[in-house]
Amino acid sequence: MTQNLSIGAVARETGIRIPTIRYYEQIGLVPEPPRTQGNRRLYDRNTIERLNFVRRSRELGFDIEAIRALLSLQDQPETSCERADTIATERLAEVEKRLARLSALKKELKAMLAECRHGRVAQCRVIEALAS
Amino acid sequence: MTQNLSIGAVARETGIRIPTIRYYEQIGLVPEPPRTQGNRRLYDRNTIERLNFVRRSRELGFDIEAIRALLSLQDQPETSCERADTIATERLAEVEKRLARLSALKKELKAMLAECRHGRVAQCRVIEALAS
DNA sequence: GATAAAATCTCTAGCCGCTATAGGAGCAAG
DNA sequence: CTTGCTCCTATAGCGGCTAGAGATTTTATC
Repeated sequence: MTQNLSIGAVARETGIRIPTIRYYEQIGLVPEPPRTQGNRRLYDRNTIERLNFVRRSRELGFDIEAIRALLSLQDQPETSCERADTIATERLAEVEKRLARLSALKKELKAMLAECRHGRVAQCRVIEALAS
Repeated sequence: MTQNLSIGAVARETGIRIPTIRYYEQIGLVPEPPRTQGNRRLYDRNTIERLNFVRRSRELGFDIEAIRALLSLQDQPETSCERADTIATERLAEVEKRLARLSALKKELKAMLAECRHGRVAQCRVIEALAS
């Protein structure tokens, strides 16, 4: 179970950069691993899975505090998963908000660009739209 | 033309916070305004319009460097607007990329949540999806 | 004119989630 | 034994602000 991987091996396996792994340790997302005599970190499977959990959560855009909460839920498997549901639902709401905002932006940018006649700046609709 | 507004008045009119206005001055997006005898900034219409330009550009998600470029184009009305077009087109591409990413996220979050049976964490699909 | 309150000033530090750099030490292969 | 790779700590920087401290100036009220 304790495969004793170096931080570099963990980085390759999880897709998380070495300094980021150390950063996650520093902020307490993952535990401080034991060290070799030469002071190098030695990771076991548990920490790698934890790091993968963090990576996937980050990919879904959860912020560190949310991930901290999700991890602590994972550590208490007998509690209700209501809290996890709430966190994910909140994230979904954020994503939907940003989606709405971004598609409005897209529309505006497209409109701006569609009107550009590629002449001089003086008549440029892009600049004009921003200045208006 | 020189209406001599205080920074507070400018903030109210442009919707940009006072520290942000000073920040924009510091990074050279807007010129250093003249001061009163008591060292307070005095703004004219030109700077207000420039600030509005900045605000609208930020709302569309242009970063400061892009805005710097757009402003300098605006200052040279006789040049070609090709560069402005390019900047806006690049921004549009970014927006479309993020839109795609966000809708993928939305899908994943929804799928995760749809499977949640609201039981204990041990069986929670949300946690499981992140851990898998 | 005194004084209280509001607005503004400068300067510095903090936010998030990393990333980069410097300067060193450990370790495996030739 | 040396070369070159990995790893260590510590600190600073990114973008785009925001918050706070502590001083000064202006405005409003008496």
